[in-house]
Amino acid sequence: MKTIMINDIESVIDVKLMFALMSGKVTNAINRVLAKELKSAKIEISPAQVTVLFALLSHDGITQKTLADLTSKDKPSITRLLDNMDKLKLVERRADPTDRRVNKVFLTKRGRNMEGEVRKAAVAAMQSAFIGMNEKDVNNMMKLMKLTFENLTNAAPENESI
Amino acid sequence: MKTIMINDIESVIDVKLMFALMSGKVTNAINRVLAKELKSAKIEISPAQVTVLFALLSHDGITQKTLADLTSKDKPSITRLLDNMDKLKLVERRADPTDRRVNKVFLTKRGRNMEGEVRKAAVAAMQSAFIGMNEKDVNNMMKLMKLTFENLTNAAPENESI
DNA sequence: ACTAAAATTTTAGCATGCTTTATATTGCCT
DNA sequence: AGGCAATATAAAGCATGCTAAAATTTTAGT
Repeated sequence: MKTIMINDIESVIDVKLMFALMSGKVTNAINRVLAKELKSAKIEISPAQVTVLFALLSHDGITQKTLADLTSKDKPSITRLLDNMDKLKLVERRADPTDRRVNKVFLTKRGRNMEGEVRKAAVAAMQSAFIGMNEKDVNNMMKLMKLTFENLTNAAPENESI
Repeated sequence: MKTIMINDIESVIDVKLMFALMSGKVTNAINRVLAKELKSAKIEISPAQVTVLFALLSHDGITQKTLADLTSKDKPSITRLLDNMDKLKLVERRADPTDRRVNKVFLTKRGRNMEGEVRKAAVAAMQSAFIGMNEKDVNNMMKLMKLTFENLTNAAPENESI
């Protein structure tokens, strides 16, 4: 049996690159597992749409631009995500009466009611993710990831967070 | 000025979900910054292709299946990535004489020669990423990310790593 | 040796992340 | 007021990650 250690790749690259590659692998793994979990629970929502759902749960009625900043996605992605979520009757766009350029985005009742089952599926998907770590490890990793994100976005001023 | 703290979202969700969302944000940020860095250095290669390049630098001649496992991508993505990298003359596929189902993938000289400048661009892209952390923090985060990845992939046996 | 199952790659089709460009609206500046 | 830059959204087009299904080849079981 061929046995190639994933670590073999790392011999060629330094920690900064290693982290960049690993971050992508973790994200892809999460998306795969979450998509599978949602599908098997018959919940019609994609991982990308889940990020929008959770942003709106705490910020209902924000503009698409603000939603893009909050989720760290670009505006065209938000436009299409909302198109798809609109078709699924999860969100609706309402024109801002004071500024006609702007759409305000609201969850529908159906969207809001989805929170519980989506959260359950997501927690199930991540159930095994932290095996072998204690709570302090997980919180520490979260804190460092957040700092990494802020460092990367602050270094690119045109994509500033709000 | 409107000021919305990114942390506001977190009030609604638990650490598992928070991590899933944050991982996606970090990965997107890395891809954005890296793509920009490569473009400004006039290096014609995408972030996804960089992962293939580094895998092949340490494992030249592996099959597409092995490459998919190493990079944690699926086989159709590898097929298309290699199509594009072939057009750019970065890789070539050679038929395996002992198993005609299989392609072995090799870097071209041009691909191999790209290592230095790609590595430089990637390090530049990640330059600011770890500001405010010491080496121990970074190594610790890497170790935890690796463990997270392994936990997630081992939980889904059909996507096993090799 | 034959047939069925498994493995490898490809193709087709969808959603998403990106850039660039277009459109509409607002706000500023004189 | 007029004109111009800035802002918000959308549209078009490319690359990539996914699933499902097809095509080819190999392996296994009898």
